[in-house]
Amino acid sequence: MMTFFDRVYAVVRRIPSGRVASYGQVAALCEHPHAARTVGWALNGMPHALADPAHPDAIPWWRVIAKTGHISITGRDDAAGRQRQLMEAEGIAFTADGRVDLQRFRWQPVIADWPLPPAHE
DNA sequence: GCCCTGACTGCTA
DNA sequence: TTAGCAGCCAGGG
Repeated sequence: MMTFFDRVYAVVRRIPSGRVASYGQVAALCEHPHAARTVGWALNGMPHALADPAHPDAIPWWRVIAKTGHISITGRDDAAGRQRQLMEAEGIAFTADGRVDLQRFRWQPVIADWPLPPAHE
């Protein structure tokens, strides 16, 4: 059964390095435009191993930010700081007020070759 | 099966 | 322009 979470992970995995997507964008690609919060929750609950950038099948959760361009992690430790580091390492620049310029770095998926699995199953 | 939570959004004041 | 607030959806208790 392909759960909503699985779909979220599938979408996030397609975000290329050096690009970012908003929670709402990911939700929309999962065919649930209003489930942005659920996307955040899905990322929060993903398998620990897949959250590690060093993992071969890691889910690039750090490429997902709020629509306004700011990092909205509320997790314990300095998750937000790590997210910023990971993004900067990929060449994503931050503005003076600590936000990402979505005009420049927003991921624009090519729907034509969108291999997202079907909604049901 | 109901109620609560959450890494969001868009609208209103 | 900034701050609040209600709506949104899926999973866990």
